[in-house]
Amino acid sequence: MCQSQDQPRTVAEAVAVQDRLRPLADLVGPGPLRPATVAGLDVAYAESGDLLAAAVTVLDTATLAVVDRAVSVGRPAFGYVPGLFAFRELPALLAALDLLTTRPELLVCDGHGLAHPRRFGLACHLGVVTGLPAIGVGKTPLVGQWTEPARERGASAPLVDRGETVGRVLRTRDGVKPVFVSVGHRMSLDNAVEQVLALTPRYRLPETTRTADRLCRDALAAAIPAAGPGGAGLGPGGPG
DNA sequence: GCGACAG
DNA sequence: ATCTTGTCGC
Repeated sequence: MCQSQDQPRTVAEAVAVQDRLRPLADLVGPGPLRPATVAGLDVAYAESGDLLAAAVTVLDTATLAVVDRAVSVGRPAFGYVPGLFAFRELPALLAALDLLTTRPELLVCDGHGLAHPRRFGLACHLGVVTGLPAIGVGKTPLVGQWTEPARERGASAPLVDRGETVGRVLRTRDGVKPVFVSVGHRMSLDNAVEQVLALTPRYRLPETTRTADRLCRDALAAAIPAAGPGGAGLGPGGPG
């Protein structure tokens, strides 16, 4: 109910929020965490750009089966500005998290955590706001330099930005483009990498991200008034 | 000053 | 993010 307090309307306000929350992020955690359940979060956008669907899926880490899920449809809460990405998706993601009937032990975010220009990416933000351990898994870099990891799954290289190690470039599949793992909240980088490998037994991206991606895409399609070729989009029993 | 820039 | 044809591989 007080979350609007942290929903800035300008770039300057957004940066101020990040500067205020950044000290609250725990970039180490108490020790190795082996979560029983892990949540994946993702958002899909309508091409019109004024509608989005956020999804959260909770997986059992032992079986990778989905044990809980929730979606929230809404509008982007902020323009797309690299570095301020969280303000765009956070409200919808938090709304979806509130709809879960279980409490996941770790959040796996589609984007970066520490590997951010001000060291406070989406994963840090979500972690601090929810109080849950969180990590970021990005498909492309936002900041930093690295050397190409070996070809084999499990190979990695430090992601370094302005002299600081802010994440790890991790190969999750043999010979496939690596992902960018960074700490969000209450978990170490080594622990985060370990979790990502446990979530990628078959594909490049974590199963959490994949299931959440499918869910938000489906939710978005269901939320858009159908207007496809061959029909007026009124569904069964339409104009007839 | 110029380019780069998570989703 | 979203829009896209074809192509390679299991």
